[in-house]
Amino acid sequence: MASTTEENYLKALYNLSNTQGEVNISELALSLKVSMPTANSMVKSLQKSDWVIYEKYKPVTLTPKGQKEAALIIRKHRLTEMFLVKKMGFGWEEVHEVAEQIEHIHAPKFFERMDEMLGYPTMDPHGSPIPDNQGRMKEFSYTPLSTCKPGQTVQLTALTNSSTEFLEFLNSRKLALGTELKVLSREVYDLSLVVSYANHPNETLSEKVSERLLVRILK
Amino acid sequence: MASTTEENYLKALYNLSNTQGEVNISELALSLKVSMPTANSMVKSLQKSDWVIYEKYKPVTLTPKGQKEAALIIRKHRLTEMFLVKKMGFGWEEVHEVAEQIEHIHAPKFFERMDEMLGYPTMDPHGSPIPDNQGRMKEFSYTPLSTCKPGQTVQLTALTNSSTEFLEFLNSRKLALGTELKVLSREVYDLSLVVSYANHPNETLSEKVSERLLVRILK
DNA sequence: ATAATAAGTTAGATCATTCTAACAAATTTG
DNA sequence: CAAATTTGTTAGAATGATCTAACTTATTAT
Ligand SMILES: [Mn+2]
Ligand SMILES: [Mn+2]
Ligand SMILES: [Mn+2]
Ligand SMILES: [Mn+2]
Repeated sequence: MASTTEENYLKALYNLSNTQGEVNISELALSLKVSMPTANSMVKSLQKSDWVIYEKYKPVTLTPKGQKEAALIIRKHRLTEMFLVKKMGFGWEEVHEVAEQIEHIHAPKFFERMDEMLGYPTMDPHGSPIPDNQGRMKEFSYTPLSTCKPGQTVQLTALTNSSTEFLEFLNSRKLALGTELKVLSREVYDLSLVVSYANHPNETLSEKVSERLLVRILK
Repeated sequence: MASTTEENYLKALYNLSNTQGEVNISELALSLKVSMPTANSMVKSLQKSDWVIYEKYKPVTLTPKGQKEAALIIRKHRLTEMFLVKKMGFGWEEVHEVAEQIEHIHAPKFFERMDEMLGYPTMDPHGSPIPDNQGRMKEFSYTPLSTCKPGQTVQLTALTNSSTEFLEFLNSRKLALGTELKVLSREVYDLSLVVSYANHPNETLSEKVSERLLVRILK
């Protein structure tokens, strides 16, 4: 059974995997805030347990076993976040750190009950998909708001960043998942967007913000 | 901040403390299923952080700081058990192992919300008191059923053992906290008790069982 | 009060996880 | 392409948590 540390490595590898499923040691080390030798030695030990494929000086790849394990931890993380928001009254900006801990609890029934109580959700509070209990994750192709054109109407469906600071910024502007926005104009100089929604007829969103907002185009 | 391992030692020390607040190394080692040298070295390190008072060849004593820390972990454990039973549909025989893990989660709000949602309970599902958020625990003096006399009517209020096997035994006999029992007779040979309650007009309980059942005497 | 037994300690080792310093390979750049 | 830079590896050490074997102190029984 993977230790908490190993589970965090598997999750990082899953999230960092590119289209070829490859992750460089330096990215891994950066993402987990450990030194490169630490990441390097951990990767070697993950290989011994068949979680990853690895050759010296080559990028790391999760094995199917490693992918499934990672997806199931992410499942626990996202179910937990949803449970905290929907059943325990947490704000979406308060759940990540707790979920980071609870994802390591070994208690299948605990997460099955969350899933049932939530009515088998497919998304977490930040719009990220929840893998099923076999570790299969639906891929969604949402559009970053930053690429939308003036005149389009879109619905906010997910985020590419879920840091507390960003979520608190969205709270302050009353932007939530499901909010319908109309793109009014784009500023050529800094690529900021002017949008309108609900009681906000005229909000300016910087490029940094708009590229982190994923939307579904309504018209 | 105490590690998970340290927290488990503090909890064990709290639960093993005798009237003088003393615990022998051998008891501690037995209770945590570690070797005596392991317990010995851990006690030395707990002392360095001021959780315990310890001198070579003397029993260990928790400091006030250590007592409070232990009680607050026990609080998290018992709130969790109550939450699992009352809010998530777990049986009282299924919660201990999960709580053993969740008690180590660092997230004050998570436990505060449990407490609120449960209406500030004072007992866990096995009748043990839940320490308050300052780490103060109410002491209760319940009577073991084994010391009750024929003719007495009592109410089951707590257990001195909460192992899954014992709880499943109680389930099989439909014995739950709150059940009112009448003591019919005591067998002198093996000290078993014959009792009646609800739809069970004639149940025999061994001494091993009756000494683990704590009751409040009704008349 | 010895001798036997139980309890407790020390020494030395292992395993997991992490680090820094030094070195080597691979990639990028002029 | 050769030099500079970045990326990755090895070596060696530290810390926390655990163990067994050997020894010491304390308690119990004769
Ligand atoms: Mn998260
Ligand atoms: Mn985590
Ligand atoms: Mn318990
Ligand atoms: Mn525990």
